[in-house]
Amino acid sequence: MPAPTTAIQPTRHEDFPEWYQQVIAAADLAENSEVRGCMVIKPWGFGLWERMQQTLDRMFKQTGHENAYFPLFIPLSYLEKEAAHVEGFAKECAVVTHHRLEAGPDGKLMPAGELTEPLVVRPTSETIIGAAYARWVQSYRDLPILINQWANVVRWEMRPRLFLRTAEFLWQEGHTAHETAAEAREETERMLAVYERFAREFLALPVLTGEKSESERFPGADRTLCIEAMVQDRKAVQAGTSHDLGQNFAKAAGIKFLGRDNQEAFAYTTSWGVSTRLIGTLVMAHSDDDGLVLPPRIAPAQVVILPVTPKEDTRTAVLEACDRLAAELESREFAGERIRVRIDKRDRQGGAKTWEWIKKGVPIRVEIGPRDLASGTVLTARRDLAPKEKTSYAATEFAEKVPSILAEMQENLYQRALAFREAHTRKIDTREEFYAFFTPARPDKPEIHGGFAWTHWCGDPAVEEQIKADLKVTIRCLPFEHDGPGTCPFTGKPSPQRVFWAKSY
RNA sequence: CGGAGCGUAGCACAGCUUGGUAGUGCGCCUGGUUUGGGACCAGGAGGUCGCAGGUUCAAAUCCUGUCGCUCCGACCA
Repeated sequence: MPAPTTAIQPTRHEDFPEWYQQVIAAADLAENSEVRGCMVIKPWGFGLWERMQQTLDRMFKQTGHENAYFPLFIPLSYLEKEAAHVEGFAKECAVVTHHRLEAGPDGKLMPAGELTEPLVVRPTSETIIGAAYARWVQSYRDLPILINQWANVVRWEMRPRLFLRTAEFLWQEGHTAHETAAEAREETERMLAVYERFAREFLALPVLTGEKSESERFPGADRTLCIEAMVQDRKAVQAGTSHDLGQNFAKAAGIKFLGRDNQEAFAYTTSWGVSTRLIGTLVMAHSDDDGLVLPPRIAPAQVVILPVTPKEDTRTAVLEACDRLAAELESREFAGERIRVRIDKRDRQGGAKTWEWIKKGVPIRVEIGPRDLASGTVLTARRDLAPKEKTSYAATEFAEKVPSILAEMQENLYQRALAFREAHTRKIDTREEFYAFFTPARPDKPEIHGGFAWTHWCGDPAVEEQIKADLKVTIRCLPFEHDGPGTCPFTGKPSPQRVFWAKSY
């Protein structure tokens, strides 16, 4: 079989959705399971999630939050308490109705022992956490409550996609309760800023920050803030959300307290979350036609050392040199953390191992063989350069340089993603240009097209609805930063600000 | 829930039109030769052809039903 020109086929340009799935398979991140919509997250994929968890968890603690854990099952009646919330989630709930299995007449197991009240597998935990907070809060002195939980949730999605939309997914959900509306608002904005910083500094992802329009708002929220990323097919991914729930859930759950004025009042609550969808976003944003590309700060391993052991008599010496280099690197820091190193000692063909690590997206590869032992050098390669492009360093010099190489790669990835987004973001002021921007040249097999349109909008939901029906384009957010009022090109009415429109996942 | 396609070895697929011993490539195992640009040679293991019924001397192949998956829609903080 002739060696393919790229490790991943098809390429991004040939078939983006298929490329995405191939990258996940080639990088060994995850696979579909026997249960539709559910995925098995493999060690390399889970390693990414662990890195995200560790980092975000630290940031949550720094902003005053603690972790706790609430039940997987929610009494059906809880979900009914908030009207908009039911409507938003009712169509995608897994429901538990029985608690036992019995052998039927044909010997097959049948559900038995019907529950008096069906239980919903949490699609999100506002209601059950709200019920707990209602028990915990009596006085303004009990506030604020600042809690986060790391959990799995289930939403029975019609069309799942690995990481981006799965029936079960892992996430964190922060739930806070406050004395005043202003505090809740501040909390919502503070956590969105945490997400923005995490995306930028760790995932090398530039994200838009802003507010959702009413039609895209979280069911039951007064205000939904979001970060939105652009990925390489120019679509938008909602990468994180932060909701100001006002008093809606407090009233539904009965979170009330006696205030400083000796009056009973309802608390103001917020919720905010990011999920394993971030992994899908990361893949779609940075990877190339040779597989995954990982920003160093989130990579489970930042350097992989590949021993080259062609001859038995030098094998031990080579492996020892690899151990020494690993120890040397691990004693150094990049971005405030010890450098993460792996040595791949598996009994496999060298070229095959190299390509495996390219596909897994490890930032730096190092080969050490007998020739290096003789000359005191190492042969290195970077994931952001061509696979064959290799640089030889003196071993000691290399170890010193690794932190700056990683820093440079991290920055390059961010700048590349930012340049990509800017190249595909357009200020549009006419309906014609807007429609042309989002219409592919080949409707039968649409090429990668469009991007973010920065366009005025009068605020009428009917306009959103029409555009969604015509083009499958929605408002991604009303950005915090904008250039002031103007005219809506769809209605001719005044518009308070430009908003971002895009096709989305 | 509608439209299209697909279910054959761990993976990717051929074989089906015209019924007749279950195939190919990759991967896996063993031995040898190799190894800094995805190795090569030889031998080997691995299958209730999604499931159920029907036609037939004989079904992966034809017929009926059924289940599942993928893609496109509908749906989706």
